[in-house]
Order: sequence, then structure tokens, then C-alpha cells
Amino acid sequence: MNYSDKQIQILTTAERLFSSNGFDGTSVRDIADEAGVNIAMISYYFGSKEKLMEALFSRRSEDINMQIESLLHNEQMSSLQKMESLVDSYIERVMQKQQFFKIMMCEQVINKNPAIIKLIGEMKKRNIESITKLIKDGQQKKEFKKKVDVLLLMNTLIGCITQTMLTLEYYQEFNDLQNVPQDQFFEQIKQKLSIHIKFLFKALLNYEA
Amino acid sequence: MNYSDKQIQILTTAERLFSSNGFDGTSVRDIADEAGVNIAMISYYFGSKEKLMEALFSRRSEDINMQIESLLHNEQMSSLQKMESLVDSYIERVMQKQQFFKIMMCEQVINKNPAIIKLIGEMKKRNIESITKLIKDGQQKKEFKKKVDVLLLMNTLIGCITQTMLTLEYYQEFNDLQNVPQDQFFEQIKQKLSIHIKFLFKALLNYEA
Amino acid sequence: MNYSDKQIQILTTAERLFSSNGFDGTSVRDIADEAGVNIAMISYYFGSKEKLMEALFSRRSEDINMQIESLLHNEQMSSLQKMESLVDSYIERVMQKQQFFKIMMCEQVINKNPAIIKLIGEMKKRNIESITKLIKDGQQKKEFKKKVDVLLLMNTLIGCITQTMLTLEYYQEFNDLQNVPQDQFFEQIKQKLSIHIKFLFKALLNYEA
Amino acid sequence: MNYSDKQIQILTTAERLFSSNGFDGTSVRDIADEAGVNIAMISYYFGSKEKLMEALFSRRSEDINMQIESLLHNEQMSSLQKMESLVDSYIERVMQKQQFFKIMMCEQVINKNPAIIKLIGEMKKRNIESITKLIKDGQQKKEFKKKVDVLLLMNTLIGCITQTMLTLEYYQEFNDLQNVPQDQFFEQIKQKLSIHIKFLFKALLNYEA
DNA sequence: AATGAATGAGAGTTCATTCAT
DNA sequence: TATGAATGAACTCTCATTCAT
Repeated sequence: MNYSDKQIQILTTAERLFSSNGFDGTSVRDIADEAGVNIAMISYYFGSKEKLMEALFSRRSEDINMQIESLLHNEQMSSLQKMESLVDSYIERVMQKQQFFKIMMCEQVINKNPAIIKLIGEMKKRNIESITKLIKDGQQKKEFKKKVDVLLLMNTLIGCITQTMLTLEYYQEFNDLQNVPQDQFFEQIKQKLSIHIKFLFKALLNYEA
Repeated sequence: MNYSDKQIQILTTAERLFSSNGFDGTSVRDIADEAGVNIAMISYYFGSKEKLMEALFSRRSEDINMQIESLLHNEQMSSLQKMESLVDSYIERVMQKQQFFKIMMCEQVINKNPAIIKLIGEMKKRNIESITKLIKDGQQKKEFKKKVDVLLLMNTLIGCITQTMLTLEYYQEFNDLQNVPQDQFFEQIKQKLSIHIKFLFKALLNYEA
Repeated sequence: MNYSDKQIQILTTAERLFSSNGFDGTSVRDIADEAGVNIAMISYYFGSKEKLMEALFSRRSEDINMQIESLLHNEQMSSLQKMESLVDSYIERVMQKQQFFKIMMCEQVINKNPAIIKLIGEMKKRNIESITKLIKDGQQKKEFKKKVDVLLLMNTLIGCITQTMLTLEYYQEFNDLQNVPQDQFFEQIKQKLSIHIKFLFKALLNYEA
Repeated sequence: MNYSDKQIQILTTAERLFSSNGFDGTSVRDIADEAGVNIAMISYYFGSKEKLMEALFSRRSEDINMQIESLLHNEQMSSLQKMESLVDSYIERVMQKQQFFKIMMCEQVINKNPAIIKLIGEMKKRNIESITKLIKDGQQKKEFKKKVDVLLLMNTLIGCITQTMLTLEYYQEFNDLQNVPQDQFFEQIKQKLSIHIKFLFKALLNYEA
């Protein structure tokens, strides 16, 4: 999709508002006001509030899917390296697009818009396929142990990151990091998460129970 | 709080609808209709839609807090046993109260009602305190390793469980379990989760990186 | 009518609330709460909110009518004395029952409840008759001039008093009497009004234009 | 303020309904229905029912204040002439805007909307100032006597007119004028009032008690 | 292509009253 | 006689969307 500046302005504002007030808690009037456009523009450009949400989802999920593709085709890395690279990539994506991942999380719960459900399903399916393939490769190369539950592994990855994203404030407060600039804090938390999850993955992929 | 049958009927219906449509996506009319009560009863009993949500939260968080308390006072278990027991307890709670945990997840994102924010904060604080204490005990008894990041450990626990809860359908489909009765499927997934998370925790609490 | 303590409590509270919030701006719940009785009592005792208003009106207008009757039958006073006595009596009544007169003023404007309209009409008719008779007597005794517009005279009396009642705060502020105790301030204003209106009446009843 | 036709239609309807049913006794639905506009237009144009009332008040009080200003700057009249002109002007205004003055009277009693209270206060203050100035001028020119209570004079003016306005029906009935066309009746009553109040004012401003 | 005006539908809440006890 | 529980109706206001321009 090729969006005009105004359309991108709307999408960006919608993402921000949806992520902090929820879809039903955000009115198109709010979006239009904050985006500095006429209310009618939203229906005019996107058709409806729901379609706006779908456009927003399409835009982000395209981004995300492209990143995954490129990652796995790097032939020079070992399976574990690929997996670790995927972990970092995922951490990076979630932390960079926090707003979108918050929206996605809520949409997974609410589950009302079929188009969104479909998009999420496709993302998830593609994720599962990629990781399954990666793990099978690793198993063939004896890098990974035989029995790996791909879904639980994925849920551990995604759950741990999103849960951390949801509780960033607590982390900041608990570790007395309130005065650290946000950029720096984000870098710190990304590194912590990276080490933590890689450690978990090594256990899941190598150690026998 | 002592609620009448009708009040419980309202709370139960609200929990179901909030969990599947979100707070803003559920109208008090919907709740009243499905609960089979007059629409005015909701304001009459709870004061407002927001207060209804708060009542719902109070009720569940009381439940949950009580469960945690009782668990940690069992003196006959080792620290690891306690931790594992806590894991199972958490899995059980989330799977049993899926609706409530979905609501809580969305509320953590949306973050609008101060009373709810406070309740969630208190639950989280209590969780952190309990687990911190448990881990310190384990470290004193040399059962656990020195360096443990309590928050990341908690996020792993909670994130993994909730993420699994959110994707139960995918799990069912992926593992061809569509024909298994729901009860049985839930038991299976709880066991899988239990083993998985206990394995992770053993790694986190014992193995050096 | 013989009212029980509770009924009087309700009537008194209703008078206070109606006078400061208007009839439609006061809910029976407010009245019941402030009167310390069950909500259902109001319908139970008085039939409805409207009937309560009517009861309130009946009660006060009986009071007021009785006062007028007794006044005019005093045979020892001159016509002017009687008229001046009536002025003072009216000032006293309005200042003592400010709440009721405020309600009555609004009801005269709003004019919706037929029973109230009738009561007000009767009060007014009785007033007009009494004053007409008084003036005719005075004219026969050559105390008063020939041409007197009874209604304008009455409107001057009532209008001046009620307008003053409505603007007591301004009077207090304008004359720097904010620190005078209310009782004392009321006495002062009653005396001012008395002198003022008697002066006007003397002009209206004696001086030729 | 520049209002569109529809807005003026709403304001006019609201004025009529507020004056005959009171603010709380009038629903926005009633106004919208009778004004022939969609119910949502009222919030759309004025923000809320309260704001509509405020707009109505602002509009009328601007009118009224302008009239007063222009009056007092006529240098060719004597003080008494000015005062009499002011009396006529006031009678004219009240009789022409009966609905608004009824609303204002009730609002003075009910006293709930701060914006309205402020507007009324300002009108009153301006009135007092103008009349005070006028009287002082007259006193300097020896046209008026020394001791004049400005507030009681104003209350007599306003009270007498408004009380007459409130009881027009009685006046009509009492003087057997039911068959006189309304326009003609209004002219008659205005003349009566004019003579009556001017007579009172001459007494108040000239005769010693 | 873009928009201010306008709208029907539905939101949460409060209302006066009634009913079973 | 007295009342807590309950209710249908009506309230004000906001919603996403449409339409004429």
C-alpha cells in the first residue's frame, strides 16, 4: 500500500490511541482531532473505523513478515545463531513497535474483527512454520535435542517479551531506574531480555529434562 | 463482599462479556440482557459500569491473593517444591479463570481506570514480594543460584501461561486435538505447561549461564 | 390535615429542596435521603411527587389565608392602619417562608400542575377580594383617593418584596452587611421594606397624580 | 455571536420551552422536536443542554446591556426624563422578552449554573451602576431628593413589572379584557405600568417621607 | 478530492413509581 | 404499616457514518 502523508498521519495517530485506549475506547473524532484532519477523512480514506484498524494491521504485519523472511535465508549462521538472531529480532520488533503489539494483544483477546483474526492467524502460522523449519534443521544437524515443543517455545518467547513490555514501569521502579533516560532504559531491558531468553532457549533446545 | 444471586449472575455475565468483547465493547444493556436482569439493576447494585468492573476485579483478586498466601506457609516443602507448587497454582488459576485474566491483560494495556490500576499493582506487588522471599530462602539454603532476576522469572511464568491461554486454539489445531473434549484438553495443556515451566525454572534457578 | 412527624419531615425537606433546586431539579430520592426516610414513603404517604408538592402548597396556603382573615376583622384600626398592617404582615410572611414563596414564584412561571394553579389562583383571588374591600372601605371613609388600581397596588407590594427576597445577597453585599448575623440582617431588611412600601402605598392611596 | 438560522431556531424554541416548563422540565428531545431539528444537533451546536441555556442567556443579556448603554448617553434629557425613559425601556424589554425574564426569574431562585449566576450578577451590577449614576446626577442637579435607596427603587421597578407579567391573565380577567387582542392588551398594560411606576418614582425621588 | 453539517442509533445513567413482603 | 428490591421509561450525550457541496 502507498499511503499519503495524511493517511500515514492518521494511521500513526490511530495506532497511538488504539494502543492506549483500546479500539472501542477510541473515537474516530479523537483520531481525527489529534491527527489534525477532518473527521470525514477517516471514512473517506479507509472506509470505516474497522477498515482503518485493518489497514493499520496490514501495514505493520507486512513490516514484520518481511523481517522474518530475510532473517532465515542467511546461510552462514548455525541453527542456534539463527535462533538467537530471531530472538533478538523479536525483542527489537516488540520494543520498537510496542503500541502495535499492545493492540495485537488486545485484539487476540477480543477477537471480533474477522479480517484482523485472519491477519493474526497468518502471522502466527508463518512464525510457526519458520521456527519449525529452523528447529528441524537444527535437529538434523544435531545442534538441538530431539523433543522440542515448538508452540511452547514460541509462547515462551513471545509471552516473556510482551509480559515484560506490559510491566516496564514496574521493572523501572523495582530496579530504581526511574531517572534513566527512556532510550537508555530500553537498551538495558532489551539486553537483559536477550540474555534471559537465549539462556532459556539454550536449555529448551539442548538440555534434557 | 457478600453478593446476592442476582449480583453474582451480573458479575459472571459481565466477566464473560468483558473478556470476549472488552470493557468498552460491552454495553450494560448487553450484560443486563444476557444476565436476565433489568438494565437499571447494574447501576442500582454496583453504581456504574466502571464500578461493576471494579467489583469484578476485587472479587477475583481477593480469591487469588488468598491462594498465594496459603501456599507459602507450608513449611514441609523445599524451596524448589514451593516454587513448583506456585507454578502449578498459577497455571491452575489462569486456566480456571481465563476470562478474568484476559480482562486483566487488556486492562494492563488500556490502563484507564485508576481503581483497577491500583488493584493490579497490588496483586503484582504481592506476587513479587512472595516470590522474592521464596527465592531468597532458596538461596540461603543453597538450593538456588545466587543471581536470579525475579521480575524476568515472573514475566516468564506469567507471559508463557497467558500467551498459551491466548493461543489455545492454535495449540489445539496444531496438535490435532480438535476432537478432544475441552476438559481433557485443558488437563493436557496444564500438564504440558507445568512440565515446561518447571523445566525453565530449574534452569533459571540452578544452572549457571 | 394532620401530618405525622415523618410526613412533616418530608414536607419540610421537600420545601427546602424544591426551593433551591426547583421541582424538576429535585428527585424523590434526594428528598427521602435528606429527610431520612425510605424512598417508597413519599409515594406511600402522598401518592406521588406531584401530590407531595400539592400537599406542601395546601399546608402553606392554609397558613397564609388564616393570617389574612384575622387581620381584616380588627375593627379598631383605620383603613390606612389596616393597609399598613397588611403590608407588614405580607413582608413578615414572605421573609419567614422564603422557601415557599420561591417555589410559588417558579410555579407561577411554570404553570404545569393544575392543582397548584388552582391553589395559587384561589390565594390570589382571596387577596384581591380582601384588598378591594379594604380599599373601598377607605374610599367610603374618604381616607383613600378615588382611583386606585388594586392589581397594580398588589403587584407593587408583592413584586417589591419578592424581588427583594430574590436579591438579598446583593443587598447585603451592596450595603456591606456581610458580617451582620442573618437574623439581624433580616430584621433590618424587613424594616426598610416596611417603610419603603408604606411610603409607596401612602402615595398610591392619597396623592393625586 | 453569529448564529445560523437553525441555531436561532433552537435558541428560540428553547427559550419558549424553558420559560413554560422550566429548565429541568424541558428535555432536549422536546426542544429538538419542536425546533424541527435532530436531537444530536443541540449537543453538536451548543455542547450541552446547560451550554444551550448559557448561549440563550448571553444572547439576551447582550441585547439588554446594549439598550441600557445607549439610553444613558442622551445628554438632552433631564435626570427625571432619563429615569422615566429608563422605566419605559425596562417595561418594554420585559414585556417584549417575557419568556426570557421568566427564565431569568426562575434561575435566580434555583441558582445552580455558575455561568448563569455570573451573567445575572453582571447584568444586575450594570443596572445598579447605571441607576446609581443617574440618581447621583439628579441629586447634584437638585432634581432628586437626598436620600434614595437605589436597590429598593430597582426592586420596586423590576418587581412590579415582573409581578405584573406573571399575573397578566388575572389582570385580563379582572378587568374583563379577555376579548381584547393580545397586542392591544399589551399596549394597554404597558401604558398602565408606565404611568404607575413613574408615579411611584416621582414620589420616591422627590417627596420627603 | 475533500469537508462541514447533519443524523439515527445507541451509549450509560437516573427517574418516579410499584410490588412482594 | 412500612420498606428494600426492582423496573420501564426517559434522560443527556456521543457515536460512526453519510451527504451535499
